[in-house]
Amino acid sequence: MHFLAHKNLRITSQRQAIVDTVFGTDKHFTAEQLLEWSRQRDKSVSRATVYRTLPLLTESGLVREMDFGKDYKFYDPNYAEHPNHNHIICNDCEKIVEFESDKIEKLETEITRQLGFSIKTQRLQITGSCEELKKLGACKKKSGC
Amino acid sequence: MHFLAHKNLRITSQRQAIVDTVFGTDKHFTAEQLLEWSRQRDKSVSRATVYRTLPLLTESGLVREMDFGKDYKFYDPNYAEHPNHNHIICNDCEKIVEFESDKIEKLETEITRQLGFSIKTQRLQITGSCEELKKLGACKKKSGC
DNA sequence: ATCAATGCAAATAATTTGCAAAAAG
DNA sequence: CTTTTTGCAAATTATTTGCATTGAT
Repeated sequence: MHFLAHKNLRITSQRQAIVDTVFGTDKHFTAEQLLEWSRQRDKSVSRATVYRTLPLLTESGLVREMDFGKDYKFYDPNYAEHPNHNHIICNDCEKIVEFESDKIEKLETEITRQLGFSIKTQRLQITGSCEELKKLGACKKKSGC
Repeated sequence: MHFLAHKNLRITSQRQAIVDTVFGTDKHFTAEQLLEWSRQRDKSVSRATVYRTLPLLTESGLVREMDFGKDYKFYDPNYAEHPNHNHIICNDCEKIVEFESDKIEKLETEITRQLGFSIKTQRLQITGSCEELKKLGACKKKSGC
């Protein structure tokens, strides 16, 4: 069943274009990028609708909102399949690498329980230098994701 | 030596009030709270000076900027002594508990190296339910920090 | 005296919102 | 037809910035 129908929401062409865009990429994206990409599918998508649709996706757990300290947010379409994955971000080129670790997960769960909490979500972000930055002192390309 | 002098910056009364405030608390705070508290020491502190001083403190590693997904940032004055500590935040009352884990740190370093990076900073945030929320289904007090 | 630092108020920029028009069901 | 959703443009809000003045050295 369509996740919009599941929430008793109408399947409009704009929402469909946005959802298709999200499911059609494995890159992290910003609201602005999502607008641009969605408009390639449907010119009528507006910025407001993108901003109104994004919370629907995050509430449903299909997309994860992420904050890397920039003044805009990033969204991770790879969340539903890997809800506990972590991120390493290069300080210079901003390349993002994902990884998962059962060992870290277990430690998190254990420590959280010891402190009287039960765990709902976790986010681990590591920043550092990618190989290029380490070797050359700077990265050539400023990649997004 | 005063950390401001170390950066060849002038020690003004406003900066002094802000720095004293930061070193006088162990609570997480927002820019707005820092303004309010600093003004209790020196009425002449302005919002602009708070916003201009905060980066000086974070650059020096005395304070850590944190993002808990709100639309304003939090700052952690407890950073210099515990640069790798992590946070658990209650989903309801927003109570924040800090913890450290050598084991997690080691795993992070190892995995990061395997991926070709060298680690600079890490931040681990866990959200979940505190004991009160688990038992009562809701927390009485909405605490900040 | 010199130049950095201040407060104020205006600017910025991502995100949100009110509303009349358009589209889904 | 009724109700939701849309685009637009205006509003919001944390943070930043220009500038004339003040204060540290």
